[in-house]
Amino acid sequence: MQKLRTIKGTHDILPWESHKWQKIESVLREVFAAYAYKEVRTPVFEYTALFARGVGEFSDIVSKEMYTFEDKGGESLTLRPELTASVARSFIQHNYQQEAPLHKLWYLGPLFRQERPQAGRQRQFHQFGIEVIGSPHPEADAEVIELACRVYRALGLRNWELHINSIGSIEARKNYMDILRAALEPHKDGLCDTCRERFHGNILRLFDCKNPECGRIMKAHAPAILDHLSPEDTEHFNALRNYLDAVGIPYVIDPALVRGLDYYTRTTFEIKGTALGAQDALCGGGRYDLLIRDLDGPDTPAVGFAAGMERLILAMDAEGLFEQESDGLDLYIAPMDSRCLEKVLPLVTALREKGYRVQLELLRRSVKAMLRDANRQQVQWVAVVGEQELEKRSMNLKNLRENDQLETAWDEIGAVLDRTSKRKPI
RNA sequence: GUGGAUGUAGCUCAGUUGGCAGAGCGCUUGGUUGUGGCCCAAGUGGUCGUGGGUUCAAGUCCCAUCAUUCACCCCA
Repeated sequence: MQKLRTIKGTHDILPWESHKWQKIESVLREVFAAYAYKEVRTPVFEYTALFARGVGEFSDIVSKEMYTFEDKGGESLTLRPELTASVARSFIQHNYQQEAPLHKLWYLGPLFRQERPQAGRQRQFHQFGIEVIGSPHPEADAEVIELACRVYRALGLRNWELHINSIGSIEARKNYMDILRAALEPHKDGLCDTCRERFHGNILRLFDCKNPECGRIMKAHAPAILDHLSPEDTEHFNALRNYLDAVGIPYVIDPALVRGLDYYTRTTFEIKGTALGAQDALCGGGRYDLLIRDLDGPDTPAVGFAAGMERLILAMDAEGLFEQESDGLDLYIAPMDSRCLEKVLPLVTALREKGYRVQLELLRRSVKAMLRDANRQQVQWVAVVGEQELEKRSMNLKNLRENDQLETAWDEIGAVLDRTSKRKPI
């Protein structure tokens, strides 16, 4: 270690940026509460096997992006690269299904993946998300999607669009992959190298390729997965669409939206930020009816989404949605010297106890400097405290926003501050 | 893991054919013996990412290295 600095791909949330996180978090809590979701918090590290089994051993995340290490007992542990597996583990471990037939959960926390950083992608990043565990019905999918959209609307974000698709049940998907392979076989030579490699593995990934030639071939010759679903899958998808239509959520049906982690079944969806760079997925999710069973839990259907905090902040910054928020300080006490400070200290403490936000000068600066500082901090009221004020047990409360001043007895101060304060007693 | 771009003051950036390190903003102080903003003035602040090399002389040219960043891969 030469210079002390953050690890590649990690960032400090600086004191003058943290308000952005707090604003988003408070809106999230309100939205989740309105939809009756409960928060779940799980540890940031888990046994490696959880992710290997839950996410899929051959997925990129597990095979090359995890922070895995051995503890002193020789156990292989991993910093969580995603949260759905952890929530599923918690569900199984604590037998949630014994408590109630349906659980609606939300989470927010840091995740870790060892990738090359770029715009909208860090090695430590944060996701919030929800999981509805227990319902196989399309109304659960609809609620999850509608809730995701609600979050972005509630935050005032405009430049995004919802993409939905269905990749069907396991059987329908296997069937479709054979059909796709057969349809593309004659055009195989025109595909790029990676696509030719994937041809015999997960052929669905060919939809993701950004090579223009591959895109042309897929568009011309690949049959749509929606045409090859089982009748039950189709019914589920149509019901979802009806629900979305009923609540006025516009969406794009995107047959190429086949990605995601190994555990998805039927519904997949994504919310794309239309003003972002290459990393434009604000939110991704879908149904995962098999995950909990695959982790040796009870056969339990589930649907959810995960959304990136950092990308959301990028998108909101691009739309100028973070106003310069003041700290809402009620009063700035500017003592003329240390003796005056000592004498007003009990008053300051008493006001803070009642919940007023009071800034007290700690640098022994000049009156002019203190006033300047108070102005910079957008404090509502400021009081210079010298010998006169101590003798009369009153102070001139100067309203920095209205530019007037009124003499106030010490025990009247609260009443004046109440005109503008948003205090809550502590 | 692959490819491109960029590293100069706290921030955003100038810096000419190689010739004494700059601006704006910010911050501090002063212009008022106890009163902010606007204005004016002064001040603070840089091992020029790091290590080698070429040269009388390197922020500038060469090599290496580290970091940041954008894109690929993949994903939130």
